Amino acid sequence: MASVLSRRLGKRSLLGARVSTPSSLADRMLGTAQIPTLQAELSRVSSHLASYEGGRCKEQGEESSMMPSFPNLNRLQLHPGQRVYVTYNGQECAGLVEQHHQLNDEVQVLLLEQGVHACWKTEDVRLAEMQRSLPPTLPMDQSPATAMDQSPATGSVQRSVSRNIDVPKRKSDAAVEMDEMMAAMVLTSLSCSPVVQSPPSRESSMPASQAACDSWKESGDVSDSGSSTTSGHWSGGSDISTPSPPHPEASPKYSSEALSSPQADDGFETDSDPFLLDEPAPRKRKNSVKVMYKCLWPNCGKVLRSIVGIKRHIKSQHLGDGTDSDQRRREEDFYYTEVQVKEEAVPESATSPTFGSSPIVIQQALAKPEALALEQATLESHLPDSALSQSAPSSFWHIQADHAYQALPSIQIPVSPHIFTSISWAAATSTIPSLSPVRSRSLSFSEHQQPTPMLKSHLIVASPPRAPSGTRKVRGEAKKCRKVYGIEHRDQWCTACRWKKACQRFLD
DNA sequence: TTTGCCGGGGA
DNA sequence: TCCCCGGCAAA
Repeated sequence: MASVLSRRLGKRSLLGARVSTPSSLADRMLGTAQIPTLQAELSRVSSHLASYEGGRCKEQGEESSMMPSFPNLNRLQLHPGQRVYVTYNGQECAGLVEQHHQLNDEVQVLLLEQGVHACWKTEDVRLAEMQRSLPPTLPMDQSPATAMDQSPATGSVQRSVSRNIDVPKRKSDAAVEMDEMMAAMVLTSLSCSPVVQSPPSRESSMPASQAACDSWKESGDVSDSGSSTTSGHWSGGSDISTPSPPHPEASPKYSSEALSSPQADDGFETDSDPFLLDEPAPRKRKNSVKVMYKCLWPNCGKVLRSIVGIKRHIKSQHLGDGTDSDQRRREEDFYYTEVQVKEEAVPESATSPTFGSSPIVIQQALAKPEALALEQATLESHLPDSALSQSAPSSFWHIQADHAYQALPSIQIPVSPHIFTSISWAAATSTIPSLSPVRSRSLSFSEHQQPTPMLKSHLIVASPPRAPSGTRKVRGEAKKCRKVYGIEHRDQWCTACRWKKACQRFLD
């Protein structure tokens, strides 16, 4: 029952995440908020959103069934020279219609102030005339809005406001909002502190990133992704358009490349976020993946190609070389993260003319609401995770030393620092009490100094691995010797497995 | 039913 | 200390 419930809740929240998206979008649409009683019917919303993801046409079709006026508004024919408003760089800008492609539902607009030509989705373009004329003349238009705002009086007010100020404002499910705010807050706080990272040289990052597809908590390096994403993108420019000031609430989405690129320094190459972006990310693109190293220092976000480079950068820019060099040297490891960059992804969008507000991109991003939920999840889990991985190597060796069972230091083990740490984190979250002493040892490595208070607290939560007695350790997801080698090759099992003890080769 | 492994016990 | 295994709990 509980699981069902949680599942349901999860679903719900997911839906919620979606809800906010289109509703905010809807806010910005021409006809604005034509979605009737959004909140009332989540299921309906979900279907609506599903179709939204699929494409606008569908959405309209569906909408039209319940709100006949919507398509009409949406299909307004814009004439060249017509004055419209669009969101550019997060700001409402006036522009002139250059061309209206009704086929792809796009409007080419010349921004007067910026002198920029760009394309917007029709929905994202507001007619100048309409803006003025709508409030008085379109009661129809207001009703849905009021439905959303739940207050007729404020509804109309906000309606007009939202029409003029195009900041994607989400008003929808309160819970969702809270979720997102939470996520945003966490992210922001994260972004203000150097997020820890595991030694980049560990190549486990690769498998980990792949594993991210399966489950974030299982992959060692997801942590990296998490941290990098969070710190990088959110701090770098969480807002769709404004590159610099992090404005967590402004946008739950990030068009990462776009954002961070303006902020990039010389060394900056790309900033698409590998792991997180990979999965839930709005834009998942070509696969040529490149490993970069991103500075996690607050408000830095510099990305370099080489470890050496990033270390040098951190040392020189943030830590300052000098005294305590030994300590520094170690410290610098904590201030960068390994980032897998999908090439092409960045240039493509970054160079796009619509880069600024890039409505299209946003839509795509929004169309993947899981990203939000996932983000939150990853966030929560990754923080400590990354913190863990940071000290993974040392703890790892502890383990080796500790292990009475571990007769053969198998080849896989050296790879495991990441896996180990991350996984143990997962274990920690789910079954803290059941951690074995060995594991607890690995978790308790709080020798790292700087992680955010937040990280620390997470760590603390995670680390009390006490109470090894009592509950059983939850079975891990990892393959065990038995599975890997089969019962017929029992001699190849790790000693612990042979002795029916907790497997030490495939830690989980 | 299978699998992972705790707890206990024998050598 | 090494090794084995009964038996429990999760999958």
